[in-house]
Amino acid sequence: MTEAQGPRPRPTLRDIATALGLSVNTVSRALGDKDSVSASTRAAVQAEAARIGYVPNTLARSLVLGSAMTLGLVITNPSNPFYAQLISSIELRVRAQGYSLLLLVTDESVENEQRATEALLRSAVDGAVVVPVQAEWDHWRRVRDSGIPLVFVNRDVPELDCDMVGVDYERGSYEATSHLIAGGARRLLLLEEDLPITTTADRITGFRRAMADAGLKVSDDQVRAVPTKRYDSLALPWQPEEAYRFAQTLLTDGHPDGVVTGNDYFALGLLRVLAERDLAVPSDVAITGYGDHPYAAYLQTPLTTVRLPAAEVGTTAVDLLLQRLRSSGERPRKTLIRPELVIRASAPHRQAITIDR
Amino acid sequence: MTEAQGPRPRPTLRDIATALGLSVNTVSRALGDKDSVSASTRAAVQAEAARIGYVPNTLARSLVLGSAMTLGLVITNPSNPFYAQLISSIELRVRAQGYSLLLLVTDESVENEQRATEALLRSAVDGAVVVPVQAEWDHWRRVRDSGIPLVFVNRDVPELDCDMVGVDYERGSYEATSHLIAGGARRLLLLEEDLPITTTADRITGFRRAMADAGLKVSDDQVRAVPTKRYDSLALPWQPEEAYRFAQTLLTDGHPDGVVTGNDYFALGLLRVLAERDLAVPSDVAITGYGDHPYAAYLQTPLTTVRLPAAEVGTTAVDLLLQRLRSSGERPRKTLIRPELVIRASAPHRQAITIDR
DNA sequence: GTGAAAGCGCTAACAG
DNA sequence: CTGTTAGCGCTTTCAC
Repeated sequence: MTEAQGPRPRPTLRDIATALGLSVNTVSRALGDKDSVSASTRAAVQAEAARIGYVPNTLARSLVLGSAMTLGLVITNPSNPFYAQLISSIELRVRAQGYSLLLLVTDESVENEQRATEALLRSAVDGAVVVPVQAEWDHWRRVRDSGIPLVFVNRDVPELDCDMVGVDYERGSYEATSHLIAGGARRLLLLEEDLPITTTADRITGFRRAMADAGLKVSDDQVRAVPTKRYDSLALPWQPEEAYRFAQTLLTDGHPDGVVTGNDYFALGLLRVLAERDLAVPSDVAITGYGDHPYAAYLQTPLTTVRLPAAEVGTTAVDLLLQRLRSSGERPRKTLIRPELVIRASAPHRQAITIDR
Repeated sequence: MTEAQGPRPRPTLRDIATALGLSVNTVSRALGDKDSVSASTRAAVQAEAARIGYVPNTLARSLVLGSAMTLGLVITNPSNPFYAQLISSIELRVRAQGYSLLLLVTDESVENEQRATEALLRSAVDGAVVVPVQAEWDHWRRVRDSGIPLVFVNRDVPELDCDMVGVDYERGSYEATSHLIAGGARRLLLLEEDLPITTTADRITGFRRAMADAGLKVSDDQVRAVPTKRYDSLALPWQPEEAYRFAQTLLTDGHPDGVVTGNDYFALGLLRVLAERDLAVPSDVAITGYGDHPYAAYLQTPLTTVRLPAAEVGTTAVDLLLQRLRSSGERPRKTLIRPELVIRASAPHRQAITIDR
């Protein structure tokens, strides 16, 4: 019979040291691949470490080193597919660089975000990647001022001049709009989220610019804000429902011949209303989505939409953060990554439309 | 002019102590709401702490307390909407209980999972919620044996008898199948993922059991495994494509009158093939999905599907884990939460079908 | 009620 | 090359 099982306390450097008749610190150096250790000692130490299953205690290590080798990720809603991909790419990159990742979900709530900053401070993360709620930012200032570098992702907080990496939403919206116009649409509509965030604002700007460049005027009622709950990550994001209800009220008198939507869910709700009204897509109304969700290509009418470079955004954000950790001096960098218009049947190429005529 | 800005070192207990002429440990107790401190001292300490923006150092605290107040979440793929919701619910619950959450993404790779266990051990998490890859589990044994309680989620590793909480996939599949049969389908097909995981196996069992209970025989070619890549969380999960290709080869001779699919993406791919073949849903072929993704209700033919209780699974998992942290003695508990069949047009109620006849 | 001392596990100085 | 000393920031004895 050996010892009883029971989770015995985890081995420490001292266990190895006493077992081998060495000092704790020699063991530390042997394991740390420092040079000032004889080959034989190192071998013995490593053997013993392996034998007893020694795992370094990151807590103690971090305390003395002054770095937890941990980064924070503060995100609003993992159920948004774009953010889900962002999480994956960020986690991958962070881990590849030897850091751990602390996850905080804010659910678009400022209070949650404030608590998240507390957690970041307490945990003494080395830095954080943040999708800000964008309603207040004093708590972020506090984090930054206490020496924790921040990279804002997808949405910026210009007041704090931190690094930022996002998507060129304006451009994506510009291209989608221009594409509809090139396809022959003239009476356009923009269906946007009713949220006070820059992504929405940028898409509106892109829409307006594309219209202006085509010599089309934009009246106020061509830009519609769909009543949008700041949606709950615990429930499924029922945005199609909101767009569906809204679109029902939208098409009472006449109809647009092109609709740019701010996300694929809106397009989904809109498509249903159009089907109910016997309006054909794209011949009566051409539609673009935003996001290129996995289902977009497989709808009855495959959706023309703007594909977001999620992985690239995430990777870039982590890289920026790690650079910043090495040299804090440089000026903040703002990076916008260009999304890609994916053209499918809901708003096909000009030729395809022409054939229909 | 005050001091230059620059991220000065974060305040410690000693800063408060010296400022107030107290000892470090009096300050500690004052902040920790211990009783053995005079009211006036406590007030002074708290005031000073607030003034200089003191934030306790979790690292140091954890080191002496022997608990990092951190739980790990090891998950395969955040881009799977079910897991995305799981992440949200788990994070919420974990944070509500005063713990932090360390996130590890494995992308269905055993190697990543093994590295994840190393990270868990180094970080000295108090416990972990794990969606296991289910190919090997020696590394999990090691974690458990070093005293870190594990709760497996969605998939079990029975060899380790840890706590487990999942979805009753078999039942969901049974209900979906029975529903199709009740609607009049007789020539049924099951389209499943080709992955060696228990969730898939359970759904197959449920299908077979429902068929048997209805007195229907199941030949081997009625259970089809769609070639499924262990899909990449960095790319979008292109499972519709796989199901689409597969379904094209499926309907060459005759067609089933009911198809149970193992996930909503398969249903999407299948729907397209059916449309291409001019087979009507549900009158020619009734279909059920699995997962109730946000788009399911908004397809041209709204999808009857099995809704997964993601939030409940996540919350339960965390609660189990925290209980286990308090009393490690009890026997492992396995909990299956029942999913809900959501009936829509792709496989309507019996009456609706009857009317069509 | 408060302070002094010790230690969590580890690493960075410095001796030898 | 190796050991000793010191200390990261905090909490828990135990005196006073």
